[in-house]
Amino acid sequence: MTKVVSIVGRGPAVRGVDPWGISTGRMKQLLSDEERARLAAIASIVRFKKGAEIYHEGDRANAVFNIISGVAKACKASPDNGEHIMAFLFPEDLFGLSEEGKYVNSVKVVTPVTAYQIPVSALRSQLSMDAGLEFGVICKLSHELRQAQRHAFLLARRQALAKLAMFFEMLEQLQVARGEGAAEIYMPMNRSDISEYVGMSLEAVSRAFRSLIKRRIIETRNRWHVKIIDRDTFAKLSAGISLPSPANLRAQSGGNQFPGS
Amino acid sequence: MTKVVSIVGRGPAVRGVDPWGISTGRMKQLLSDEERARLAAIASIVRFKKGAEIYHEGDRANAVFNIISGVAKACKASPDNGEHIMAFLFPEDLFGLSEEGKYVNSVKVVTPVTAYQIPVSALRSQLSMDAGLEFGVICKLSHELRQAQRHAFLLARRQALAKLAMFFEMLEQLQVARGEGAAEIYMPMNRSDISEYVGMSLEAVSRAFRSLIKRRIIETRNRWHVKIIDRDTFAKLSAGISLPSPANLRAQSGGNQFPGS
DNA sequence: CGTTTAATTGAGGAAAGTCAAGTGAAGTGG
DNA sequence: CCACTTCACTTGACTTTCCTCAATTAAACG
Repeated sequence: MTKVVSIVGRGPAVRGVDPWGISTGRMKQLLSDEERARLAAIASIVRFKKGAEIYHEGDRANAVFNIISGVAKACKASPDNGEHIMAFLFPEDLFGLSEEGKYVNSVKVVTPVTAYQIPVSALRSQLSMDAGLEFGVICKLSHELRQAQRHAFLLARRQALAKLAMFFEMLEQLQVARGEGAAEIYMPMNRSDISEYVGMSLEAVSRAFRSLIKRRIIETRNRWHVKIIDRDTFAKLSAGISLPSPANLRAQSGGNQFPGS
Repeated sequence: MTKVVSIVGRGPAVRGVDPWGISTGRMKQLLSDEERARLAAIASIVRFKKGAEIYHEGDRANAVFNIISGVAKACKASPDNGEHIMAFLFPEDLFGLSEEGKYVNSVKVVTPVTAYQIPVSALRSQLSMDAGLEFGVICKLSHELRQAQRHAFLLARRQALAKLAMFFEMLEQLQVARGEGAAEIYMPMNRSDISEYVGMSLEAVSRAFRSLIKRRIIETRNRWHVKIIDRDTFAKLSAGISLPSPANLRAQSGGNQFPGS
């Protein structure tokens, strides 16, 4: 696969969909080769190792970043539950938006990250000269807005299983959109990160995982890889239909639901 | 006050902040008079009465809207809890983004709405010709993205009182940003709408309201107007510090907390 | 191979959800 | 203008779910 190489070679890449287009469902590269080259000229490549903090909430926002490889998380300190994760950031994602010149959240590394760092001043002048670039940013922002709304929708769910199912669904969609195939869902983040993203306790996440496994809805190859093996039930779950209580679980594969009868 | 009149007269208005600017905290008009006039030329004015549905999730997205007056809500059907409200839409807000040519949510009227209706095709050609307009859209989208993230943050809260406090805070900030003053918070939506926005049951919202009133943190002039009378405690709440249990409530104003001693 | 970190499991309690009834306010028609 | 209907909100009793705390097991790392 030469995918990553080609991304690195050509300059910043931003994937998304035209919010007004009638198009394909598949996300596509929003910047032309020329635009990417121009951005590359004003960008530098930076590397962050696992656990590093790329920037902190409230820092002066001097640059925006475009991930080449690796995964990061955008988070905000929460008095309630330690830390709230607003989004996971994958290759070709953009981050570093600010409010009044200050970053609105912290970004921390989940998996070693390589990224383009683009100074805002240079980006701004580039933007004002290139309508296509501006349009690319519009598409990307719409996409992130919808993503944030989906996240809010997830958080409004009351059932742990439904939350987790929807979380998998989101990861899977992003993965497919990145063109990485959907046979298995890759989860670079740990249970704690997941719990902070879905708004439950770490223990509740663990129990929900186990419950899904016991019900044979998902399978885990290892900590970082899940596979959905019962699409139907999974779909019901993420659509909000609550499953029968765990009491019936032993009678699982077609067995008598009333063992006493 | 000639505010509303001036908005109506000049064409579509979009308020927000430059996501990279160092600016003032106050939102400002993002479009020039000229841009507004050009948009007005391609827009028509539409009116919707209370309870109407402006468009439905999944409809072909032929137009975007810009509210002149009134309040609407963007919502999505949720199997879990009837309906999920993603955002309340106020004057100068923009709505009608789509995915693959279809609206991603429904928009319903809360308070009679007057709005500009702008055909997407015309908007697109306008956008490609006007970098300033594109930049305005970028600013607005960033603003909405942050708003959606705040909403997600709210939904991740576990305590009903904290959720409600944060809800008031968001309403208040928007109100101030619109230049309407903050003496009292105006809530055009009913308790049910609030419950669907903050992700709790209607009853829980009602109880939280009562609790805040009993604790003398807020006062309600009527159904639609709240006033925060204990800013300190309110701030603690929305910062996530949980309040003493209601048992101590009678001993409220400096009384002995241990009546038995 | 031991140490550290991450994940799981259990028991008990608190918070919010649900169901059902009651109160109050707004709007309608006589 | 007032009785009446309706809708919105409130309150209570009970149940469910998840959170908290604490202990245990499993996996990564040097």
